[in-house]
Amino acid sequence: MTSYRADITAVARAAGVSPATVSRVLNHPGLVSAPTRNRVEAAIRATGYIRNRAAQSMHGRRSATLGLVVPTVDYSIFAELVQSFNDAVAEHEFTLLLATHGYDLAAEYRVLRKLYEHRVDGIALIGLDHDADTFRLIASQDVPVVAAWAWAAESPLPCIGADNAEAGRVAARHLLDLGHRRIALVFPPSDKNDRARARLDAVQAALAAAGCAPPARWCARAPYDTSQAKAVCRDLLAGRDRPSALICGNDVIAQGAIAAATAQGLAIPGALSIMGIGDFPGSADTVPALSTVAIPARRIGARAGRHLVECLSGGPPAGILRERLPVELHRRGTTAPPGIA
Amino acid sequence: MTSYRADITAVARAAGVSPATVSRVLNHPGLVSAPTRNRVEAAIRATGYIRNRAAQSMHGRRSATLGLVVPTVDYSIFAELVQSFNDAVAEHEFTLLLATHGYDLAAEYRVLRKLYEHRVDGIALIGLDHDADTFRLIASQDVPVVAAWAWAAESPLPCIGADNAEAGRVAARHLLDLGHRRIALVFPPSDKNDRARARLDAVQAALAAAGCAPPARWCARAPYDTSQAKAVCRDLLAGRDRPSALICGNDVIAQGAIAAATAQGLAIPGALSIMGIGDFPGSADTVPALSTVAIPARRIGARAGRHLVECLSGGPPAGILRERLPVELHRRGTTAPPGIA
DNA sequence: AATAGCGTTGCAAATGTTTTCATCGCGGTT
DNA sequence: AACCGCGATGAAAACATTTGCAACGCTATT
Repeated sequence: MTSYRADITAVARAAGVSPATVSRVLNHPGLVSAPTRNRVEAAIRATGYIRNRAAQSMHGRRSATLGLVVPTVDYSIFAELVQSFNDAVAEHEFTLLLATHGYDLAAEYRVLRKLYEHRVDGIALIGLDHDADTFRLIASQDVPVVAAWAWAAESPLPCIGADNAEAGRVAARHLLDLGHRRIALVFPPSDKNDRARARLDAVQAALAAAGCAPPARWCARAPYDTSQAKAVCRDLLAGRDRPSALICGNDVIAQGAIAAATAQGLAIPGALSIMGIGDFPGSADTVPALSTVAIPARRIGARAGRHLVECLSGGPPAGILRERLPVELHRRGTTAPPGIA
Repeated sequence: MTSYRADITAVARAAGVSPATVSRVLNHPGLVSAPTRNRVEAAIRATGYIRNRAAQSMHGRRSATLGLVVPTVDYSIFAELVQSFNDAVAEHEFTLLLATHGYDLAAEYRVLRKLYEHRVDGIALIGLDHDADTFRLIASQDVPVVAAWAWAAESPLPCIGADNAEAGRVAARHLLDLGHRRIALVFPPSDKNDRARARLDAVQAALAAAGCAPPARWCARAPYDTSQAKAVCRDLLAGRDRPSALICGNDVIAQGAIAAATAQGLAIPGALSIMGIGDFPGSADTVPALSTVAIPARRIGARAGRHLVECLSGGPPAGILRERLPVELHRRGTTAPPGIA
């Protein structure tokens, strides 16, 4: 009842044993006889003892935390990944140390340092673009790390994710196959976002190969924010020289595009086809349902979590892991052949 | 370059000072003279030293972590709260220890214990319903805590949030004011979710007071999942005896309702009005835009973070804080007077 | 000239736990 | 009867850091 916080020696005193025995009950219960174990467990309950992971981790023991660094948890972009990563590692008694950097790679370095200060046992971060400082820090630390979300054949870090270039190609191909030639692009600033850059480059390459590279005025920039994307798309769709289809950097932008088109009285997909990338939760169930290229966020998160857990249980990090999870085209209600309005 | 991890004594050796001085440079730079400070800082960089928060926190010093316990980070329900909470505390050098329990209050107790094992400096959790064990644990720990999201006049824990009953009343009132009398409800199971329960009870009370308590077949249960909600709503709207309006437990369910109604060819809001609660990101920009009662998630998260930070800087916890943030009706495109189809 | 006071630094104790090593008692072997 | 091995437990060192206390070399005061 007192506000004094019991430590291991208090428990030991209460149970009439040594602190070592209490420690053993907690960590190697097999080493201590049943009667004393019961006595100790009773003492733990009676004193309200809660073990101190900080003191534990001072012995080179695990801190039982894993760091997860994402650009943002806003919107549902990374929500599924965070959740599935968490579920995967929580099973193994790990707790998540979560940090965000808002797409600022210098901030990413700082939060990463903080995670190392807390002696996380492993680290997952998003994507392959990072500061040189960040790479150096990771290399110096000897803590398992995995870059989730994106995949690249020559990634310097172990990576588990989708091939964003392919996602872009699939999106472009879909619209081209439907017969579109007047295709506009709405993507986020991609200088520090390898995922967006890979998608955009691939889309442009595919369109150029098909002989319909979009003019500059059809290459718009919008952040990952539905309302702002809506405003950008309104401008894009305002003129009379209008594209017949839009490829959006992700589903959040695509929702903004749908809103803008509807507000302008453009029928979807009759007068305008819209293509997202990501397949975020809800995208299948909006009206009209969004055509998109699915990035398997849940599988990526779960797989990344599992990978770290494996590394930490002496799993085989033979060579650096690079795992590509497939993207998948979902034809839904926002795409159709052009000009059937 | 070696994989040896420098500790404070290595830095001290490199700088030609004692470990105590290094510690002082890090924690009380004012106490050490400029020349030695520079020498030490150079040594820190040279050795790649990263301080060890675990060892630090053993001295009763802060762990610089705050625990945040949410039901889930899936969907965008709590995403804004997590993000704004994080932003608020990151400014003060705190890192987030995130745990989820999937609306299982026994699991909540377990993750809370884990957070205490890590010696978090403060804890935020969602809502006011918790196991008796959880309340006991919190009371015994002498760590500042705040219940975010929901507000209640007699909350045993400090709370910062919205009055969910009022949110329910506002939603019901809006539809009643529009002239609806045939109103159906789609809510999640509310036995362990005080927010949903408060909303549902208030809605039912308001409808009963207006003489149009919904029959049991119009009180549907759906989890917070658009697809599943869609299925539930399809059944609800299938019969010929159809409500003229729907109140949904939150916006995720409402999106499912919109999808179900559209799939059945019901015009919104002509043939069916739909009301959400929450105002999640994107709700304003779907088509049609969702009428909803906004819960100020960002403000709640930021305020909760700020409150903990204040408690930890000797702020004034004079009496237990109970702060109510206002809900707000957003009339948008999914509600209209009945029967104008 | 002796000393008081001050700023800077080092020493060593303390923090809570794990783990190695040693001890102890006990049943079974030779 | 002496001994060996074994299971269970305790004593103490180790982990990386912080901090109270003491000591040191100065300057300024009496």
